[in-house]
Amino acid sequence: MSSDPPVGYGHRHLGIKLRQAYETFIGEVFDRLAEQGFDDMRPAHAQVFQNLKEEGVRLTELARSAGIAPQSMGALVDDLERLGYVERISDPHDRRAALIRPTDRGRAEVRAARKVIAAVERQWARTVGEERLATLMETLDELNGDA
Amino acid sequence: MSSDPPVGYGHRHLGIKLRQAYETFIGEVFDRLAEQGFDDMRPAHAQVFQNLKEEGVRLTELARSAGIAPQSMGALVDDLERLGYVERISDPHDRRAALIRPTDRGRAEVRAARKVIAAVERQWARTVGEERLATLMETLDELNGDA
DNA sequence: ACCTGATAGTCAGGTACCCTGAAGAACTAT
DNA sequence: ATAGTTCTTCAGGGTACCTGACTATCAGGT
Repeated sequence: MSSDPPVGYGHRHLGIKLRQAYETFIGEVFDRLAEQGFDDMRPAHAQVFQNLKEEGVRLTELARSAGIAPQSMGALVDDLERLGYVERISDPHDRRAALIRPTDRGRAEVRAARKVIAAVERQWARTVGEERLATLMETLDELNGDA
Repeated sequence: MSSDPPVGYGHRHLGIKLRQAYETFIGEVFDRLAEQGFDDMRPAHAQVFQNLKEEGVRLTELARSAGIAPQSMGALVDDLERLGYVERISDPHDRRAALIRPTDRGRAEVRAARKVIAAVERQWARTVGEERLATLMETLDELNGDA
């Protein structure tokens, strides 16, 4: 009377495990940031801050660093500018270009995000052990070619 | 003369590492499947097969298993039906419901996918060592609460 | 038999996050 | 000057999800 076995791929493979862990991590980070008042940023916006510099960075440079099209980065910067996290100033050396710079609020978000990320990493270290988490990150670096 | 440091989050955190590894894995799997003639399926469609059974499964049940809305699962099944991977038969016990079943092509895709996933996992095991990959998967299970 | 409430699935519309193509303006090199 | 390249934006498209509203059917109680 047992039903047929799943036709499916059977076991939960590495891809699924990686994706689930990623979504849990990001979810936790953005939940905590939202609690601290940064509830208007979405994960994609983090890509803007990832390579932002105090002195200002061009849109095309941000796009190249993040590995997305300049048009996509432009939309993210539009959002963050509207939300008051970054500002555009025109590049004095190139009138085609604008430099993207963080505002005070942007700098505050980055400080908060750094703390939150570190806190979630510490929480995970408590869950699986500090050594295992370190090994996890090293292994991922190797697989990602960032060794 | 050094430029200002990045305002950004600084180091590449665990979330980024997990996402990169996930995308590399899925990319590799779907590249190989495409080489074997399964070039018309996208990653999202795999969610349909994940919990499919030979005897047929209801749309709502597939959606619940995959953790997505029934409407979203419906669209994925529409695609796979049009592409000849699954068929809908009406449930003899409930005229509201249809049962989703794999076709021969669907079963062939699942067999191919299982082999491809195993092959990519073996390739990654060679890269970082069998033990480290096993540890990686165990650690991810623990973090995901699948321990 | 009737009504009520729950369930299965679909239709319509919307959001997030990416893409390509095309175009205007400004820079660079000949 | 002209030609080619670069910076950015506009317009449009695709994937992968969502919620709300609707129809048809089922299951239970009166």
